[in-house]
Amino acid sequence: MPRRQRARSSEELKAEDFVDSVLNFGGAGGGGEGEDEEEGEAGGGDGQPAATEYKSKNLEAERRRRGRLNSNILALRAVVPNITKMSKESTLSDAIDHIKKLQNQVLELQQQLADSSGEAWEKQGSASCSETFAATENMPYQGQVELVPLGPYKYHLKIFCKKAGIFTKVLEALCSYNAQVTSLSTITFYGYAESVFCIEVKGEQDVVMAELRSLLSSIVEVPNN
Amino acid sequence: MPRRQRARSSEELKAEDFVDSVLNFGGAGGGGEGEDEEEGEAGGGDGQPAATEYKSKNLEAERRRRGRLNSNILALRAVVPNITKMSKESTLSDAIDHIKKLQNQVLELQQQLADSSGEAWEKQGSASCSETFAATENMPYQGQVELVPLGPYKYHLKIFCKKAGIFTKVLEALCSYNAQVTSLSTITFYGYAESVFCIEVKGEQDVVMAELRSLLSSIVEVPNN
DNA sequence: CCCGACACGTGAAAC
DNA sequence: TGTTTCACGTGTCGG
Repeated sequence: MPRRQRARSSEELKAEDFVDSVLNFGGAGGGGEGEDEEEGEAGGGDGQPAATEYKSKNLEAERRRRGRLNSNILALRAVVPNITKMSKESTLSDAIDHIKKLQNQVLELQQQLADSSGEAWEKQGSASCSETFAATENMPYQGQVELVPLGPYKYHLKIFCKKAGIFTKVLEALCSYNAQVTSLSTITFYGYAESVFCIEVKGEQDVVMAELRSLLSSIVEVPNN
Repeated sequence: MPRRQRARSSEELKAEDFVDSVLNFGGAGGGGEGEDEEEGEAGGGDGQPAATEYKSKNLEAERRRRGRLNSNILALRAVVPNITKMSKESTLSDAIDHIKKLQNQVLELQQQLADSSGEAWEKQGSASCSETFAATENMPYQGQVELVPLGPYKYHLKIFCKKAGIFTKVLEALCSYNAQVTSLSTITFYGYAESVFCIEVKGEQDVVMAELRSLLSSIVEVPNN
């Protein structure tokens, strides 16, 4: 339960003058001054003799300042999503944590965006090996296999055909070569299917490129339509 | 923000007793400056008649609390890059601004990333309806659902999450709405999964948008990690 | 001179 | 009962 306001249920009304001075701040206290404060100067007179209504000039200003600060803390609490405790300290702490998280998140997002925007895998491959089947036939797209070396034992494989049934066969072929699929992208659209694999295959690059490409070509080559 | 938020009923303040205790508070000058107080207490039996060491139960506790709060404000000022003024209030204000800016930046980056991941299909839709879960958490991507109306009963649906296990649930949800999937694109990458559907759902567009989005949100929202 | 900012101790309320 | 948190008024310092 948030601390709403001080409910003055007690019957002790000592500083009505304060209230009055606050209500009509500015010192033009024309209102009825309660003139309470009959506490009798516990200090024994050595203190301020006229301490009864010696209101400091900053009273209202300080009150405003406090209000601004509190309002700011409230606003800060508003923008922070996860508030552990309705407290000033926890609010500040959570705000700090949130700012740090947000900064890290921004950094990560920028990094990922750069990676995604770069799509550096195309430029990474030193050589590209692609092959198109039946490119001369009347059908616009019959089958397509693209194999791109990315690095040590890493390849990018793109399969494009008109039927998704070859997907299992492609997987089996990759399995027969002990290929590890680290990433997979599949797109189907009105009967066309395109799959892009990131695979890791141990073995000589030239041999793998030739054999795997041949095998996949034979798979995609089969008439599916 | 209104300066005075409420009309306090009354205030009581016993200034007489604490003012003297303030005057001769016992050393431990933490924040105070030079503050030489020659109250003559060196003579031992001072003339302070009223409770020279007026017992304050939580004097040190309050002091520590202030210290913690101040330290927190200091830390908050540390993480905020641009500080306009060396003041508590401005510190909080700048922190709020910074948080808002960071949140907007995160949102923008996520949007850019989504755009980068997707293609121009987003621009096809007349209206876009997207939603991000736990955008304020530290994990860069928690769950994302985007539903874009493409035409009569046609929508583009993008699901992004960290685990592919929700795929079946999404399919079931779509089936429960008699959605016809005309196109599907799925991408997995190191635990992240993104699926883009072209679906056809009969029904009022607004209702479908709201309900389906809510349902998919509830599916993607579940913690998978 | 005053005004803004801050720390201080304290009473009271909330936990 | 205890502790912690809060708002309050005031003194003081610096511009």
